[in-house]
Amino acid sequence: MYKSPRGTSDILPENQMYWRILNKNIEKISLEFAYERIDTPIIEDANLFVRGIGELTDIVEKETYTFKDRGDNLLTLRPEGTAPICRAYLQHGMQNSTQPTRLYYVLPNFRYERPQSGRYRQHHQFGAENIGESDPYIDCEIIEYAWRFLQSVGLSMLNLEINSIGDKKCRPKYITDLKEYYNSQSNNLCKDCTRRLNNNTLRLLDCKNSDCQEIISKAPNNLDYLCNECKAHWQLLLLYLKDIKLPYKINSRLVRGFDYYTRTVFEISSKSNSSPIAIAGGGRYDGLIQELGGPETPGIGFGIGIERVILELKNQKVSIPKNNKNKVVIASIGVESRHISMHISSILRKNGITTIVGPSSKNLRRQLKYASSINSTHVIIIGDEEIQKNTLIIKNLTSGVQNIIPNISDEIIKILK
RNA sequence: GUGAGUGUGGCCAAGUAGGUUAAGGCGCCAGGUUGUGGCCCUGGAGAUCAAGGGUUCGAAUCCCUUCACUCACCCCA
Repeated sequence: MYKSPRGTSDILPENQMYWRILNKNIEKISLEFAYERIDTPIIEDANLFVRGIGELTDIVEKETYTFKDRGDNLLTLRPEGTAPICRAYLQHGMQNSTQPTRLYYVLPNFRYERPQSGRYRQHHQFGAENIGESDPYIDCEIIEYAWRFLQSVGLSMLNLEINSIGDKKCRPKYITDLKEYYNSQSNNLCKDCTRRLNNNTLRLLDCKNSDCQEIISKAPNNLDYLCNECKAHWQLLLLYLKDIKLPYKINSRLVRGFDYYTRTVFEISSKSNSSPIAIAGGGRYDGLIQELGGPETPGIGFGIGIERVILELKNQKVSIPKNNKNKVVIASIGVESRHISMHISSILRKNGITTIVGPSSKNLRRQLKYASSINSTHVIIIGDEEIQKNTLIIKNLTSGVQNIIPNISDEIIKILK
């Protein structure tokens, strides 16, 4: 039997309510923040991600789905949202419209990894990008935007961590010093850190190995290395966050996996014990547009993992409001009544009433059984007696009460609307 | 890529010092007389016990191989 490929899954009807409520709130909050929706293709030129994310990052090195199409073009299934948005920004000359540009998206991403809880080969992200403004009030806005969305769907116990990793002027010096420090500690490092030392130095600070914790605690702090501009940006951001009373935690060890990040980086996770994984992450990328061939342009954005939000909603047992609209089954007895059923069902649906014509193969009892097993609220019964008198029976399955009413559309609609 | 755990009908599962019809529950289908549901009763369909190979008179149960799923690491949403 065929199965969905590893790390992918079907979104079954019983889970669709989560997606519905998320989409609804994405639209609502995005409107409040005045961001406009954009959709980009699932495939992009493979090079976009090599240039954007960084050649030596794990994502590009071993997690992309890359293939040649029949025209020999090297394409990659989108592994993240920011680079494609920046590509679209440049392609459509958005720098020529009023700045900054505010865009949001809800799109699937693909990464070839081993699946586990909250990690899939196909996952969806709600993300937003603000391109063209370097002032930290936008950093604050982007963080608030992500935070507000997570709150709007009903999540609590959220935890915001922020950091500044400097820019291309001040970061290199920090990395050099950090490397130097770690080299002096090289015989006490775990094997992962030994590897990180050369190919992902900033990640050293994120090691969970208990033996490495003391080394980390004594490591140079990147916030001490910020140049004047970066420091001013950072401190102003903190003030803005205070203005809006958004609780944050400074984590000078917070780093991110993409090369394009500069200055502000942040993550939002849940304090609920079971899943410490990040639900949202993002940061500033002041060099990315230029890296992709555009003018020097600042930008900042976030990505929120839809599947992780849903996982956390279930985890926190957030109840999703149910659809409590009426749902009607029309039970017919005999051939002629079926024709009347078809007629009525069509009218009811045109009036916005959820209507199902009961299975004809079943007797009345079975049709009633059927109606209650699919949680319908009402049953309309039409048999010979009703046809003769031009009436029908309408039964409320919740109360069990039934009435005989004339077979007039307006009468039926009045009861069911 | 590395490590650990798990794989019995659509779902949850009993059964493992090998013994021959593989429990049970949910769900599904059908009945419980002629036109009334949710409860109850009865019956039915549905499993080559993840797959392949081996040991044995005999294997869901023992051995080997493969695959899948789950969790964790790396990394990330």
